[in-house]
Amino acid sequence: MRKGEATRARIVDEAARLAAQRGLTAVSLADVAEAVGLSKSGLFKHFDSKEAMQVAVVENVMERFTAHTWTPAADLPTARERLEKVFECWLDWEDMVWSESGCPIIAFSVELDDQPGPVRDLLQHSLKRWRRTLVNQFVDLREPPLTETEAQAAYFQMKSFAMGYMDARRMMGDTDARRSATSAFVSLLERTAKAAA
Amino acid sequence: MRKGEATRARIVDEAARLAAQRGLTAVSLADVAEAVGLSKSGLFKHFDSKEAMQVAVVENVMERFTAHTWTPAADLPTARERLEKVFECWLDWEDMVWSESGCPIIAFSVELDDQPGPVRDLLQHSLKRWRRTLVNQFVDLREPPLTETEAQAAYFQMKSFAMGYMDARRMMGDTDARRSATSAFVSLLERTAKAAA
DNA sequence: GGCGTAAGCGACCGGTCGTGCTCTTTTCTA
DNA sequence: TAGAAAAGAGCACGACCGGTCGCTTACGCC
Repeated sequence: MRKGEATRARIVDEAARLAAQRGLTAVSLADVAEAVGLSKSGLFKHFDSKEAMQVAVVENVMERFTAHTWTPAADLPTARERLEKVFECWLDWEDMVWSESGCPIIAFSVELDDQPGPVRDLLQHSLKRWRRTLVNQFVDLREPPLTETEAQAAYFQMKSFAMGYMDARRMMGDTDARRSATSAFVSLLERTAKAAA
Repeated sequence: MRKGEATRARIVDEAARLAAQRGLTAVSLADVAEAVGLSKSGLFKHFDSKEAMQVAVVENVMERFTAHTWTPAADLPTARERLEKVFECWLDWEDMVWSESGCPIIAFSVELDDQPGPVRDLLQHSLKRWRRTLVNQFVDLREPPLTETEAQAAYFQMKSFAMGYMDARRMMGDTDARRSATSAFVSLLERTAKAAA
C-alpha cells in the first residue's frame, strides 16, 4: 500500500503544477497522466473522478501554502514580526515556488468564485481559516487590541497587496512590484500599529 | 453589411458574458452560438477562429471598462476628484456590471498571464495604457508633483484594492468589502497627497 | 514463498471540441 | 428590381474529453 501512496502524491503534485498554469478544469486527465508517466486509466485507481483529483489538488496546495508562509512565522515573538514574516514568505511563495505559473490559490479563486461545488467549498473553507489566523495576528498587533472590523480591514489590504503583487509582476512586467508591495505592507503595519483606539 | 455588424456585436457581447463566467478558453463556440441564437458554423462568418473571437472580446471588455470608469471622471476639475470617481466606478464595474460573473479583466489577466499569444498581448497592451492614464493622475495629485516611482507605487495599491475587493466579495463573502476597499483607497489618497516631496 | 490484492495498462465508449465544406437564404446595392 | 455579396444552416471531420471494463503485473503480508 506504500507504493500507491507515493504515486498518488506524485499525481497530485503534477496536477497542481499543471492546474496552476492552465486552470483546474482546463488540465485534462491525459495531461496529468503523461506528466506523471502513467496511463489515463491508471489515474482512476487513485481518484474516482476528475473532481476528486481537483479536491486533492486544492488540499495539497493549501497545505503547502500554510506550511510555507505560517510555519516559519508562527514562533516569532511579536505579532508584528509574525505578520512581516508571513507577508515576506507570501511573496516568495508567489514568485519562487510558483515562478512559472503564478500562484495557484489566486488562480483557483478567480476560476471557482462562481462555480459552486465541493472544490469551491473546500477552497473557500481553507481560505476562511487562513483569514481567521491572519486577522487574529492583526488584532494582537496593538495594545489595546484592534477591533475585529479594524483587523479585517487590515487583512483586506494585506491580501490585496499579495494579489496585486502577482498581477504587477506577471501581467504587467513591473520590476518594481516587490518594492511596491513590501513598502505598502510595511506602511500598513506602521499605521495600524500606531493608530489610536 | 449593417446586419452583420449588429450580429457581430451580439456575438462579442454574449461571448464576453460567458467568458467572464467560465474563462476565455473554457467557453465553447457551441455555447456562444446557442446564447446568440446562431449555428456554430454561422459564427465563422464573423470570426476566422476562436482566437480571433477572443481578441474581439478583450477589445470589447477593455473599451467598456474605460468608458465605464474613465469617461465619467475625465472632466472633473482636480486629480483627486478624478481618482476618487474612477475608483468608485471601478468597484461598481466589478459588482454591478459583472455581478454574476466577476470582473472579466481580472479573470482574463489570471488566465492569460502565462499563456503567450495575441490575446495576452492585446490585454497587456490595454492594461498598460490604463496604468499610464492612472499613474498620470497620481502624478498630478500633489504640488510638487509625485515622482514616476511614487505614482506607480500608488497605482499599485489602487489596483490591489480593486482586485482585493472582488476576491473579498465573491470568494470570501465579505459583506464589508466595499467599506474596506473604499476606506483603504481614501486613506491612500490622503497619505499620498499629504506626503512631503 | 505462495497468494490475495493493489497497481497499472490498453481498448473502447458516447460525447464535445474547433474548424472546414457545401448549399440556401437574406440583405444591400447598382 | 436583378444580381452580387453577405449571412447563416447543415453536415462531417479528426482530435480529444472524462470515464468504464477486463486483463496482466507486481507488490506486501502471512
